[in-house]
Amino acid sequence: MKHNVEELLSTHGVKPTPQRMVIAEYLLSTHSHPTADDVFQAVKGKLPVSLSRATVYNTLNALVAKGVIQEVTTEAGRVRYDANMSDHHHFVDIETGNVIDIPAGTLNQIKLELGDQYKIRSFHVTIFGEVVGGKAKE
Amino acid sequence: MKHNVEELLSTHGVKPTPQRMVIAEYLLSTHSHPTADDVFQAVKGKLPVSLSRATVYNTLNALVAKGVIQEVTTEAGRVRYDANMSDHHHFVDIETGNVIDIPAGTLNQIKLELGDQYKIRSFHVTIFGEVVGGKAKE
DNA sequence: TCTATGCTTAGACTTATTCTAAATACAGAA
DNA sequence: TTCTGTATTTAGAATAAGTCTAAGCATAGA
Repeated sequence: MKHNVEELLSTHGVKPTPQRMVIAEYLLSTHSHPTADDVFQAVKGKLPVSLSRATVYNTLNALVAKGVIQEVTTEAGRVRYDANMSDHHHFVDIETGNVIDIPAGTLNQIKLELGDQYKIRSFHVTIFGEVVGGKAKE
Repeated sequence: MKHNVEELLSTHGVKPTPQRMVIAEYLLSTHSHPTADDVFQAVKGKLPVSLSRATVYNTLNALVAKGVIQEVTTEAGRVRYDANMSDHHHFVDIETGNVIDIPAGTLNQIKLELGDQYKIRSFHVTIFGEVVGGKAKE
């Protein structure tokens, strides 16, 4: 399906400029959990004008702040971005480093109980392992 | 209890130099999940000689590689260190940023089943929320 | 004591990200 | 349509975290 990126941005309070559109389009088109530089490289040729890294960072930060995308951290110190905002967790292939989305419902049982002292707002499971046999779709 | 840091390092194949000892001692003494710079600041006065940041990074990397400590990521892009190597997860206080260890046994049910395609090596749960009432011991 | 190896140091370097100042785009008022 | 203010984008400078380098030390074993 084709995403209506312009509307997606507008409804989240982000003015849809050409730069923001191509960045958001790219993020929606991939499951590869790109870094900021990956985004810059993928997108820089797609505009009639030159694209500044500052714009990429500004846009990514704005999209995160408005809840259009989220940050994902799998390796220490590297920030990746994910336009999949459904309830899900991440599986990291320890051989390739690929990051695969795991729908929350797929994890049989996750019940977190910590007593009254802790009010849980959200949680995230990062799973490390290997993908066996036929390549898991990325 | 007093840790025998020298022995801890030796048994993990890390030669216990004075620099490595004070760094490991500091990590074992705190539950604050310090960053590399936190470690540098905390430790730099404790030696008769000056301490280089390079030594702090070298030491932290060596301790991680040898399994004496582990890296923890809670905020995107920040690496923290944790000398608690028991099976546990992390609770991030979204108001203060404090990171609290949660023993694995405390989380009632965590059963991850992903089918044959994924071989799970390990997993980690990061919980975000607020600590209510009496301060949780840090 | 000599020597080889490994450790530490200061500072240079790299990489990721943010900041700055100037130019541009554009919506709404006149 | 023109004016004007605000937001956006740009290039490059600045900052921050971490790594690399070359030289000097420390030390274990011959």
